[in-house]
Amino acid sequence: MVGSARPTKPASARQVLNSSSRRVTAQRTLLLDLIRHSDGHLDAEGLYRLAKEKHARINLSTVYRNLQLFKKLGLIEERHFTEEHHHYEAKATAEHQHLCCLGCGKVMEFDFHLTPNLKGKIGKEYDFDITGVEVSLTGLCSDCRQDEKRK
Amino acid sequence: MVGSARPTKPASARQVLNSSSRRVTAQRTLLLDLIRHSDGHLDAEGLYRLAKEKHARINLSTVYRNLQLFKKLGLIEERHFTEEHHHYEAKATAEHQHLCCLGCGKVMEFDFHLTPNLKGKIGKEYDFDITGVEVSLTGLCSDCRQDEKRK
DNA sequence: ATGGGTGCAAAGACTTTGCACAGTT
DNA sequence: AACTGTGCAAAGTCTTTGCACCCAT
Repeated sequence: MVGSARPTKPASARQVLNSSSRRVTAQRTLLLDLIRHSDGHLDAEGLYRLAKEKHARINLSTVYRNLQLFKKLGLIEERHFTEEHHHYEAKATAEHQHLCCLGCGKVMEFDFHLTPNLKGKIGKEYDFDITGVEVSLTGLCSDCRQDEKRK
Repeated sequence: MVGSARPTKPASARQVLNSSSRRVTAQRTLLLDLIRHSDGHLDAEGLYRLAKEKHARINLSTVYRNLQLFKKLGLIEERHFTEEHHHYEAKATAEHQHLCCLGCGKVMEFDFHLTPNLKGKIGKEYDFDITGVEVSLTGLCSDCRQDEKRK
């Protein structure tokens, strides 16, 4: 697992669901599709709103239930910013690194090659099978720094 | 309420509170003290329970209100693991790096010198004043891997 | 004494759960 | 036909807020 460079094309939702003897419902394929085509910063409510456009009768609890299921099946990942609620994104090919402004709450992704051996080294040292890497930097963006001064 | 004599060195807390013209109350010094002497993985409820041992009439909302205040004043940091609620720890001199097992939920700290220039580089590139660095690795510890196999 | 802080209770936001029916296998 | 998944509503958990009294300044 540590050695595999990058996962091949993500398994189809149908495959994963089938292989765990889950039923393939319209709601599940829709939700997975939305998550995969999103920018990765979607929360439960946002996903629900999008889903309703395509499937008016879908229920929020269905969204939550399936988010949990997808997470358990490894189809998506849950992200925790400095905010209130969780965000979800399709399991990605690379780890994600976020930069979050404490002033205005905007979240950006940045890229920094810090983990060539982080995973391997730490995994080995602590005997962990590391599946997720989350790097969050928090601070103030330039706009918000201006605002601070103005006060 | 809580003694007027405080042998510890909350001087800086007192200073920070004073310098932002906040009042130094028994609740605040107690809470800050508890956070500082905790292992850093304390949540609001846990802090409340501890606080009640020393100050029976303290209220949960006071805990939440002050947690927010301390965060705003930069006295503590909020951490987000893969769990439900937030954890708090006294602002440290170095950034923290957590390793969290998705199986049993245990959280360990590890040390890896990855950020000598991460802060500087990213901060410069995005014009951010970076105040917090959070690195979370998630995965399965060896115990939980055993359990997985057994299923 | 004055105005911010606290306790209390109630509301709010986000998430989970019980149940009967619908839809997949 | 069997049984999982869904919609709905109600409950649960974590957190915030309004208000009257208290207390640090």
